Amino acid sequence: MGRAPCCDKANVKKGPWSPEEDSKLKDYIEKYGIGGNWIALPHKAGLKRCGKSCRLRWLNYLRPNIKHGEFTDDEDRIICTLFATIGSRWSIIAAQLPGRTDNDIKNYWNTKLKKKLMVKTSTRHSPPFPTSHQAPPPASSLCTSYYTPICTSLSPLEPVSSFQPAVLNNDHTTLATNSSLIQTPENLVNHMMQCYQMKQNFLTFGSEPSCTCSDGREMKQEYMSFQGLGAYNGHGYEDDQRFMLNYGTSNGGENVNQWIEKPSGNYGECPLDYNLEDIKRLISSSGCDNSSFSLVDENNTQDKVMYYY
DNA sequence: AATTCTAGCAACCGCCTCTTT
DNA sequence: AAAAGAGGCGGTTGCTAGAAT
Repeated sequence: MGRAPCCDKANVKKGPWSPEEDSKLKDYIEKYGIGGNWIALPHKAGLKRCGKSCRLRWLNYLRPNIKHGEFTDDEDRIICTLFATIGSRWSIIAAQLPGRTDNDIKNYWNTKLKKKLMVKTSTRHSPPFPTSHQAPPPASSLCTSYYTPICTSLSPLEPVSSFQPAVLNNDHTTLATNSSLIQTPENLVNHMMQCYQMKQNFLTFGSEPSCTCSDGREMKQEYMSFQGLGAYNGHGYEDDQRFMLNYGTSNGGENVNQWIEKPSGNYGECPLDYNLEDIKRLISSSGCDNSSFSLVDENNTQDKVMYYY
């Protein structure tokens, strides 16, 4: 036995929206707001539509600041990176692209971007990058807040700020926010550089000074930053590069500033290229196996994602 | 000019999760 | 604690316009 339908299907109009319906819906919402109930809204607004249909029409088309038209290269990159990281979680991806809707991005991916990338990957030769097998550790299950990125365009050598160590852990357990549990800075840097590229852009979801833990406690934010010494030569970092690791707690706890040697390995080619192989695998494997790529904890206790690109 | 094919996109469907009762 | 209702999401469908034959 299925769930009862959300509306009387027989008396509900389906199909494309007319300009009159659009203006009725828009006028109503601008005047009265959504009112916390989409199901009741169409009746109040004088529309013979399902509440869900109204919601979709508003979110995808009528609401202010919707961006239509061509996607930029930057948007492409963000979509690719996030897709390789979290899979087809379009709403999360859309949250990182102001003005774009999940439906838009989904359509764009399915009709254009996916093909574009497949063409691109088919012309590539032996990528020298770490595969995703080495990559993304699960995110912390501590923070229940969902954050938006605080920065989207750091240069390769800019410090990474507001980094939350809790997302860094590599053994599928939560790295506690007590910095004493970060055993050594070297391990941390090694881990990070094995897991991610130290590259142009670093995005974190986390701009708040604190967040609420799953048990309700407020968690003091720890911070961490890297500063590279040396040059990014367009293909990777110069061999003698070092990084400044700075971490500590924002509430007066331990603070560390230390130069760390760059761990061995080749990191830092074009992030889009880096993800292409992963993306290609994702595309060719019917559907998205988030387990290989996700930074979102499997228990779905939060949607907190961290990524480089 | 007519027909067929294809790409793009808006909208729907059904499932899942969260909230309320 | 359980059930019901509502919102949200991702997958899919179907229509339309333009391109190709």
